[in-house]
Amino acid sequence: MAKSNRLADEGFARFKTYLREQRLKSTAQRDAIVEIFLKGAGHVSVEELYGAVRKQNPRIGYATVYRTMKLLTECGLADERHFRNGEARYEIAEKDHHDHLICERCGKIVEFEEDRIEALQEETARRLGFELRGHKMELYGVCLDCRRRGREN
Amino acid sequence: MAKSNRLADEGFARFKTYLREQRLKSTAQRDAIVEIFLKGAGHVSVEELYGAVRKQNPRIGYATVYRTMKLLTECGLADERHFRNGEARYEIAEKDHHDHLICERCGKIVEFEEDRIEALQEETARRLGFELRGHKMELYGVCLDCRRRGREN
DNA sequence: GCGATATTGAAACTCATTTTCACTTAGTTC
DNA sequence: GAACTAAGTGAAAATGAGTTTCAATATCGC
Ligand SMILES: [Mn+2]
Ligand SMILES: [Mn+2]
Ligand SMILES: [Zn+2]
Ligand SMILES: [Zn+2]
Repeated sequence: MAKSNRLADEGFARFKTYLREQRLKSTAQRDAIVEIFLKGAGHVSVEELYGAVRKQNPRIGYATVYRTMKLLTECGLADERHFRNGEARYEIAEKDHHDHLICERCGKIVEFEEDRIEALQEETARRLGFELRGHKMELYGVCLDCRRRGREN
Repeated sequence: MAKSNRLADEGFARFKTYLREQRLKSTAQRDAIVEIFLKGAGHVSVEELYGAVRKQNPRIGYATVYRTMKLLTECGLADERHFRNGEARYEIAEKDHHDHLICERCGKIVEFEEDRIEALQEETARRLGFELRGHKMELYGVCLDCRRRGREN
């Protein structure tokens, strides 16, 4: 009986609507996965999601989690990201566009928006004759906590 | 009997030196792969490299190409990149740092340097308490040729 | 040349993700 | 509410990039 929050509820409703529109079926599995995803902290991997979902319903299969996250991505509720490690990570697609700063030591992910960079990316693409459609920008470094921790050792 | 160029020759010599230093062996396979890589156009995949190498020596195995590219990367002669499609692509690591602008239609890859963006990335990381170690930035769009071609159709 | 050590190619294996398929369900129709 | 049917499910097999294993082969220092 997780406490419900407005964003998760809205997302859930949107998902249900999407299913109806596409004549797809509402199932207990999909509900469980989507609910857990929407209430979670973001940047979650399929494996993590699978682990969480299994606690509620241990019979759900890996393939269903993959299929459901694909659905969520298609309907615009989730964004799929790929950082430096192969597996996909998903976040709720509510927010404005943002990029990521990732700690190479502890894996912490910090989000940021920097309009001046976005503007320069536009300018750069135009200068080279391109019509810009999207970009991928990840900054990698060491966070304050990890630098402190390093010093103490 | 490919025409030799200075950069490729220098790279080749550096590779040979590296092998000697590490007490690794010089083999015909390594020579063939490295030579073809160094003379190539850059942003090459293992598959493409393998195809080219096979024309010279059809008995070379995939694993050897992978192993050799790993060696080249370790010794600082090649840079491994990962664009939007899974497989690794390699380029000669001679040049200054640069980022990439990629056409979503034809796959063309254009390199660019933009110090103003680099500076803002530094600034952003610092503002968030990080010591910046690296970044990944790729711009995706449609190139001039493809836009023209699109109009004609 | 000898011998220790590294390298090779083929095939087996990983890891994340997708596909297949027999079976079970949800949503509709009477 | 039973019957129908298209969609969904889980398990297992398949995929694709890349790595590892291993027996056979080649290189390098003497
Ligand atoms: Mn994010
Ligand atoms: Mn490049
Ligand atoms: Zn950290
Ligand atoms: Zn193009």
